[in-house]
Amino acid sequence: MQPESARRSNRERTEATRGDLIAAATKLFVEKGYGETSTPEIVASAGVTRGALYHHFADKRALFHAVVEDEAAAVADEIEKATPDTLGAREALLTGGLAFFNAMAVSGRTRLLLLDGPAILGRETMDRIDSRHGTRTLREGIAMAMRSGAMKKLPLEAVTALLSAAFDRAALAIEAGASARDYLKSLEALIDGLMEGNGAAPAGSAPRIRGPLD
Amino acid sequence: MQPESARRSNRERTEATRGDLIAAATKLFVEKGYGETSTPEIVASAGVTRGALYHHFADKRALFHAVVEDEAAAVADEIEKATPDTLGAREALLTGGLAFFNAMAVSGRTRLLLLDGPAILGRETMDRIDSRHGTRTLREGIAMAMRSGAMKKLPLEAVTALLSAAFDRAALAIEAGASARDYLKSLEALIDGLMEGNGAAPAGSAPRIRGPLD
DNA sequence: GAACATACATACAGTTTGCATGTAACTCGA
DNA sequence: TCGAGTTACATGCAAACTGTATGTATGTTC
Repeated sequence: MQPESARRSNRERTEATRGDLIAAATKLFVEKGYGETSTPEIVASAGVTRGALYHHFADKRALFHAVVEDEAAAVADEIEKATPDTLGAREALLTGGLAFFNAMAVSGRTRLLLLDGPAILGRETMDRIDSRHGTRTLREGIAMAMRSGAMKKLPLEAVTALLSAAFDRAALAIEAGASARDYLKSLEALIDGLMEGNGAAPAGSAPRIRGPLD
Repeated sequence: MQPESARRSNRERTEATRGDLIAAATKLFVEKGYGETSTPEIVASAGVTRGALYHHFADKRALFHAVVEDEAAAVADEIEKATPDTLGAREALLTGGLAFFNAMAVSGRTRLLLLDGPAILGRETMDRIDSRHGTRTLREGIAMAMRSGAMKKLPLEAVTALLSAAFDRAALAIEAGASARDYLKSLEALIDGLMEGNGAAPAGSAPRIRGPLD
């Protein structure tokens, strides 16, 4: 009989090591932030050496990039799972927003994705990552709403970015202790304002979205 | 006769050194970002030694904090100067927004105030800084609009934060090369949507704001 | 003008990053 | 199946950086 660790194909080794590295890095980046996390710490937590890290990733930033990519995908997944296709544009936006808050409530994710991410990787890189994941659904929803005439016709990229930014800031504020209800209500108003023919709808007249925050 | 450099009161020395340090740091932080700027570089550019830096500031972050504070104040000043008191709420918001974009167009300011700032100092600290400067005017404008009945009544802090975030993201996008007109138009729509009784106003019916972007 | 505080400069210790070098394990064609 | 070549690491090293401790000159105060 051979020890478990021996006799592994290169593919398996790479996959396992990369996975360990990313998992350890994710935990530490989320807990302490990018700047306060050192590569010796990461590799110690992953049970490998810095040689392995620099073999698989060009530098610390590349590892961070991989972590952000994964977390962004995870958040997008959670949102998609929580947002049934049967909803109208407005409801999809709000339900998705709530799912976004829940996904971001995993402690430290806001720091990773909304603070360190843009600072370390740059806004453009973050936009590219987001547009493959989280923002994609958002943009599609907005596009659909505009085509169907439910929403005012505006520059798609700009509106998507602006709403995305608003949701991001809300997530940050909520984690910092602000009233989730206040932010939800304001986001609702922001979105309603973009809807065609919303007139002066009384604040309470819009169908409420039910969620864990109620 | 004595050389210019001698015979200076402590107050003068401190003021001069702190000023040189902040000026040099501002230039470098704006050009290369916080992480890529080293303290040896800063002090070399300021013509002092690291001893002076660590005498006046607790650490690199404290210096960064001072720089951010100053730049935020400068931006707020430019906005205030460009926004006459005679404007109505909606126009004040849009004119101020345009002034904000112009102030942020100073290359690298977006990085300093919108990327590195939140990452290094945290959102809460940035919020405190902003609320003393840039956001203050914004919040007051919104509050006035709400009180006068021009704008829907919503949680003030939340709406302020959300709109502020939207403006921030727009500044970032514009610097990255996006169409300023698209973002302006979308922001206009976002704001109009918050106004009471805006109904289904045709896209072009709102008074245009004239600015350097036209 | 002596005691004290302030404003620095210099020296040092501990970390951290990225790379270069060494070695064991895997892959693959003959 | 076996050796050449590649991949996956571990280890060692050099440079840079941060923060602090220590030393010194210059103002300040009584």
